[in-house]
Amino acid sequence: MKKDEFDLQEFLPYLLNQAAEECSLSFQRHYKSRYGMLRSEWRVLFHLGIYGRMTAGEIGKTAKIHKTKISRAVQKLAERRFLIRTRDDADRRLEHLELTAAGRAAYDDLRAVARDCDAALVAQFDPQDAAGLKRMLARLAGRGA
Amino acid sequence: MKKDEFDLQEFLPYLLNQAAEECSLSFQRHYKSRYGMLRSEWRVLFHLGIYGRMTAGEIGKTAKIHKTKISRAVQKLAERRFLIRTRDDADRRLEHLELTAAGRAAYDDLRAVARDCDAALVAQFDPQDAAGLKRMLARLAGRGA
DNA sequence: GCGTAATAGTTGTTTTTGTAACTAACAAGC
DNA sequence: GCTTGTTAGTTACAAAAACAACTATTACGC
Repeated sequence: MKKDEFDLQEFLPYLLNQAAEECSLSFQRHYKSRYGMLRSEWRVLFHLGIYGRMTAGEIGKTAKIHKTKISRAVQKLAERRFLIRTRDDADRRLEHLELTAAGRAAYDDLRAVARDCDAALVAQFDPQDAAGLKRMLARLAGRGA
Repeated sequence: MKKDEFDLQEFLPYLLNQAAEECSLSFQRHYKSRYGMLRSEWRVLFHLGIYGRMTAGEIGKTAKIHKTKISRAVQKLAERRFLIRTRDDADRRLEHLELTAAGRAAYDDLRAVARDCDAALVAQFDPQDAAGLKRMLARLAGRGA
């Protein structure tokens, strides 16, 4: 295998994908095995856990998840009684979503796992480097300068 | 929207995914619109372009792509006459893959695009920071210390 | 008010992916 | 050489994602 011309390992989109995939694994194992959740499901759960009552649209905009994914994630979470949906009286198109006690328990549980995963990943670097990494990633993700 | 308890924006797997998705877009537009390719397809193309003759297994191991994805990517690339497959005489399970002239032309084209995309992304940071970012990503991806 | 456009969310259909089972070829033990 | 195990790659089926079309409701122009 000769090596030539272009270094894939230096191509940022590729690097990001490889790193993202690898780093997702540890957390994925937990939300998958404990709750049978999908990525979009834990994300919705976390948004409601963190921000409280939100509509599907708000979650979609914040998390950049497509509305069909949200719709199906909400459906599943509602079936499992992790959240309740209530129509807005003023604008009856809107549906407010809120975690139930069971939903909050799942969130609390997974939040702790997420903290551990993050800590384990970050521990590979100097605190300063890790902070820089996150800052740069946030910027690449399109948030903040 | 109150903010509380856990900062999703600081959760590395989440950040990585958001950044990866965002950064993939610019390149994706090109390989999708010009060649109708999928992610696994351009990756196989690039591996053959960079390393020359390889087997499906070698590509899979290097790029961490599952063998079924590779199998399908190779099939599509072969249909479009971007690569040719030849059986190994010594071990007839193995199939050597190699780009055709058309395949190399596509690779050359996309390689230039990739360079531009990478340059545009990297330009947001100090060269030193960018180098540090790539080093850390490579490590998170599981390559190198 | 009425017709048109926009928004929130859902549903249906098609692609793409993931998992597991499969074929074919080689390798090793005996 | 014949079973058993392993490896390369494909195929079949199930799960998930992407995309487009849809319903219901609100907003706007006039």
